[in-house]
Amino acid sequence: MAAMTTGSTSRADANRRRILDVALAELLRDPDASMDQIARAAGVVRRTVYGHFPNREALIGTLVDDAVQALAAAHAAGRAGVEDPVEALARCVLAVWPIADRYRLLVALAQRTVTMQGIRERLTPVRSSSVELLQRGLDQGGFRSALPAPALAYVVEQILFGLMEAVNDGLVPPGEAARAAATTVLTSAGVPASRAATLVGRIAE
Amino acid sequence: MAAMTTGSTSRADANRRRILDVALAELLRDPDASMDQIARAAGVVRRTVYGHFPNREALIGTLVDDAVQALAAAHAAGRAGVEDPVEALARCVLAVWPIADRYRLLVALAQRTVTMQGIRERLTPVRSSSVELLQRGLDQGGFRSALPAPALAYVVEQILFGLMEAVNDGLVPPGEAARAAATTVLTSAGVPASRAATLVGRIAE
DNA sequence: CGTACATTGCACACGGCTGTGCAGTTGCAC
DNA sequence: GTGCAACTGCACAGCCGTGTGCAATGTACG
Repeated sequence: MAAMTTGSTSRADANRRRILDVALAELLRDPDASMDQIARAAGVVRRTVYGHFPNREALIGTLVDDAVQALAAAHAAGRAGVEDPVEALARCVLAVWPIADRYRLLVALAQRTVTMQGIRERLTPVRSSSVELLQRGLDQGGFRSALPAPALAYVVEQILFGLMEAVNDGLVPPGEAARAAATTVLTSAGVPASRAATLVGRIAE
Repeated sequence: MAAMTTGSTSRADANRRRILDVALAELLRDPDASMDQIARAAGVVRRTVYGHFPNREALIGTLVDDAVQALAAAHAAGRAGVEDPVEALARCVLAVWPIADRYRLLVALAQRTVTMQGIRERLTPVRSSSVELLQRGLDQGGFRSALPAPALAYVVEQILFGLMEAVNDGLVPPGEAARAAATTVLTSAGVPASRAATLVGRIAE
């Protein structure tokens, strides 16, 4: 064991990657999954995991950093160069959807692990960006809601979680999920259902 | 200790009630709260809790049964004698909102505790009632959505969670929360925002 | 006051998870 | 094939949570 730090051996890299992938899936199922569960699911012994990550927190930390980065990138890409808040929100949802599992992991972990309250603050840039988008839409009349923009942002977030669960349970075909999510989010923000459907249909080529 | 089962002593009853109330709040904060956390929060020693409930599962089971009963009652009361699906959904949300914390507890526990998968099945009557309501609304045109009724039910559920969190974080005044929740739910089900607002305003006295 | 019961404050055994150490084995690479 | 790094298997200590037993203390009620 000892020195696994050289970082050019193919086997070690592949294992590390696989451990991270499996850990994401496993922690998604159960945010309190033990190191042993993760290790076995990755086809590896617990001791090996400790060869790649000094402790549980480090493993989760890596996962969190990757997720935050991927999420922020997708969200920013969705907004890029779009001035209309309605279309921007639709594009954001479509862009974020493919990596939504990572978002879900972040929130699940942020609720459980006390040490990880840093997640929320690392996530605030993305969230305040959403709030700003919603606020602009409310101001210029594209959106309509009984809620202030920050509360509406919570609702939008939860809608995505609800749809992830629906897809998980086979209630929505995975292929349609992204478009349905975008349409539903727009609708809940007060965009007329027909307009939301045509707009999303147009964007998603 | 031994016989605390006679059940007519005022002190014992008061303690039992307090333990249940505190346990609800504590498990809401952390679904994995230990017996010691619950006991101390109730101003009691751990050993005393085991005098009222044989084990952790029994305590949670009592909480679950009460919550299911309260929730089903509120939901049924909201639908009672209302034939229009849109108005019925609005009334359901308004009726369920005051006891929403119990609903939240159920779902939080159902996700964590493996032994408690019975929660989901004990909850299905309420859920299928919601689905039926949404389906009728979609059929007769009161609702409009990109989603099938079962998936829309998930979304409605999650919207309520999102708003509970928003209230918790001070983003929505508690007094307005119920009306805002009902309005938002109707909106996300495709009811035009203006119609949703006036309908909810009319129902809430 | 005295009785009956609730509550407390220890004690313990048991099990699970974490993080670490060390000897042995496997597999990739040169 | 030889060697080095990664992987394995086991053993260990420590911590935390559960559930139980028992003696002592508190408290209501006749």
